Amino acid sequence: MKISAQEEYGLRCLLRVAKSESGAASLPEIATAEGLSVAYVGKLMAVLRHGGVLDSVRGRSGGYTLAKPAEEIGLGSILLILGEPLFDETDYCKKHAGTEAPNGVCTNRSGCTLKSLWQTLEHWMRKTLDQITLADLIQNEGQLPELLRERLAAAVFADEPQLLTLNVVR
Amino acid sequence: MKISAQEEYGLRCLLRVAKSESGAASLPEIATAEGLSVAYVGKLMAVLRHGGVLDSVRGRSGGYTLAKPAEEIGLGSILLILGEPLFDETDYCKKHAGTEAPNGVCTNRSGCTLKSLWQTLEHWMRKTLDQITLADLIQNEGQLPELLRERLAAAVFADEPQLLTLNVVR
DNA sequence: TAAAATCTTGACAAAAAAGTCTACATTACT
DNA sequence: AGTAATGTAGACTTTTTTGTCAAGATTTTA
Repeated sequence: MKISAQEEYGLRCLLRVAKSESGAASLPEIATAEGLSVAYVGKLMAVLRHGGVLDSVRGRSGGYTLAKPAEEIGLGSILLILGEPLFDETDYCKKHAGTEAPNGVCTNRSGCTLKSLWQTLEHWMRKTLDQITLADLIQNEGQLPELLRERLAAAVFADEPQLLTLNVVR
Repeated sequence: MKISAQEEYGLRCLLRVAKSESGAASLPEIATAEGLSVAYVGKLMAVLRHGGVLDSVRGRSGGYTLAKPAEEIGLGSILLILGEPLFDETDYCKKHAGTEAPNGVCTNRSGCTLKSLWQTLEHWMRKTLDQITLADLIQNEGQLPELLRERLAAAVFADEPQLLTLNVVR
């Protein structure tokens, strides 16, 4: 459940591009700033570009720019480009069926317990992360914990506000 | 940010032990039920035993039992035994310092932005997960999404209830 | 005591992730 | 046109994670 190297460094490099004021950010520029090799940053940028969050320009004064305004790039979607979600519907049941599910239908009790656990956890986390944008990361550096908490609260109560009164009663 | 094999399978095997009604659960028993090799389950159980959530008995009618009642074993702590947290204070700044922190003090702006992001995310997630026990996983199988959401809401509002009114106003 | 069933441990093998290297394509500047 | 600075792509190497194997220790049962 830890954050992969690609997620950590990819996000950092993307932040560098977002912060870059003088036009496009170049590979050597980003690599130096983050203390990574140029080759590795090149690989990370390729992932982000294919994911659609970055545009690139080749040639002498080339480099990378954001494909959309920083205000429109949510953290959740960035992390999905760079790595895998907590729970991946597509191959979960195939990989973890166990012997209680011989008929193809997922009858594995403990398996499906965990499936719905991961699924729910993934849902709240992604929802919360997507409400924090690259712009937030740059502007609200100091208040990030408070911001995250606020967005988390908003996400939890967004769907069914009646939970609110339920919570007040306690 | 995905769940590691050790976390997934370790938790499953632990659930098997918790569900086992006829005394201790044996390696072959668990391995068969989960569709894993006996050797691999043996390794996973060793991790859980060293982590203090399992007791083992050797010999002919041996096997594994929970070291504590299932009601007292929180998911967050189990997952910390089986894998790494989202954010690990100890080596984070050392690994990700970049070139803006040459003096040892962490002056890396984007680095520390992410640090507080991961730290906060880890905080809520762990807090929420620790309020769900092995017993919950067994008893409340069907209502797990609702349960998780409820516990998440409780965790978010536990420290500072004034956020509640703030949210009502919206 | 012997045999069978179990857990324990550390070395090993296989697979996946992280990171590097090389050759090349594109653009700007002179 | 030539050169230097940039991004691109795929093969490769290294490291970490996953999973297996083999030898041994413990307990029960006959």
